[in-house]
Amino acid sequence: MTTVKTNKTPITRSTYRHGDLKRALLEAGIALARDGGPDAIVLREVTRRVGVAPNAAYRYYENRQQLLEAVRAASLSALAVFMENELAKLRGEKNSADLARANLRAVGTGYLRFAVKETGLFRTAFATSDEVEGDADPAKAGKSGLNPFQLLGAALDKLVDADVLTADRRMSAEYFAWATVHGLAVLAIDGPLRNLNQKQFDELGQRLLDMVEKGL
Amino acid sequence: MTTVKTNKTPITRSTYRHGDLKRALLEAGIALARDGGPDAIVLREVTRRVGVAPNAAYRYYENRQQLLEAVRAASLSALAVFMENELAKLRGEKNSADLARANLRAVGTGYLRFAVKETGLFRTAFATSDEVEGDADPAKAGKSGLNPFQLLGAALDKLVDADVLTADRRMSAEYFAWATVHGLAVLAIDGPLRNLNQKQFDELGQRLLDMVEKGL
DNA sequence: TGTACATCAGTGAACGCGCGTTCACTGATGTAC
DNA sequence: TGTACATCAGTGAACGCGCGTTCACTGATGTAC
Repeated sequence: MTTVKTNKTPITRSTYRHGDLKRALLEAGIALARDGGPDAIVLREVTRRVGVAPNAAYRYYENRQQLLEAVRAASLSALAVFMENELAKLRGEKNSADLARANLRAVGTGYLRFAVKETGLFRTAFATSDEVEGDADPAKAGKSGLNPFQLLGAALDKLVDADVLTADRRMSAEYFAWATVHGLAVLAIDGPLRNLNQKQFDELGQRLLDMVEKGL
Repeated sequence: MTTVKTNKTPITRSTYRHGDLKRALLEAGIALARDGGPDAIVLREVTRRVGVAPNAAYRYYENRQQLLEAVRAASLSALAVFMENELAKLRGEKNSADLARANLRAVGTGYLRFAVKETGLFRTAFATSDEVEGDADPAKAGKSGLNPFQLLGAALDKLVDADVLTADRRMSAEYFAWATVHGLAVLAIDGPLRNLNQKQFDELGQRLLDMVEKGL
């Protein structure tokens, strides 16, 4: 969107070499995904936006799938950043139990915010079913170096440290918390909750997070 | 799948007229959706399976989209039936509060079962974002005449009648319960929970339903 | 400082694919007489 | 009971589309001498 002209008049280069085509292709892919989700990442459209021949992409990505994976990694990273931003807001000096709880809540809030504000990227991030749990790929991580799943894990670890969560419940807590928040996100995007306004959505989100806290 | 041959040798008719082409097209569409989700509903493949020219479908459906809607309605109906099946199992003579709780749990269990056993139809049911809340279309309903959302609503109404749920919490309870269960379903289908076995999944599902019960 | 040349980033043209959809049609069927 | 005929279910051929991908290439660039 940012540096991109219309379809009719693609970007014109003054130089024969592009300079940073790989990054430009990735960014065009991200822009497309942002607007239309994973299916909108169309090789020919990506190259069109960058102002390059369709087959030029093949010097940097083996095929469409590989570009899609790169965009997906970027989407996960963006999600991690949303979470980190919420975490960064926590600066009140609370006791460790409250802080740990606030941590988990921040992670969940970041997740929901991302789903609503970056719907296309959210859908892209969960388009393919790749293991992200133990994935150390920095392309999927935020500024902290942790990916979204790891950020959730870290928040839960803090709950255990603060004796809010027992160790034996810790195991399934990951999926437990995730499922709850993910469901709200998905229903809000294109399910029966799509007509909720921001305020209603936030309220419902916070109540759900309350429930998770108690449910753990 | 049932009455369908391979791609190479499509069904041959003895009669010129098919007899019940509209239904046959719908059923082929359902079979495709069952295996591959909404995107697998391809007009040409549907007609191929039925053994009819590609354009023959246009006598019964205006276009591909309309056939897809029909398959989606059938998917919702199938989901309703899964829920009803779980409800039908409830035959213990309990007090009204316990019964109401069991009702809600049955609806949730049916939802999860459907998502796991009929993944393609589940994805089709939620592919387009059509209001189903107040939809009286019988094609989307189960044997009871209620669609999935209405079955959930009825279960919640019973909780209110049995004084388990207060009237003011009733309003958002619908989305609350739905979001939770939907999240688990989606993550189990193609998210990080896709490797869970049936037993683990059931356990997690029941714990989530516990949480919903308490959370309400 | 100037020239020859190897490198390799991006090109141009073409491919086969399967799709949804439209057109004018054919010919089996059931009905009216 | 038999024939003429209107109906309309299904046909056959074709369309334009945009896609991902492959091929042999060109020509700007930076480097070695």
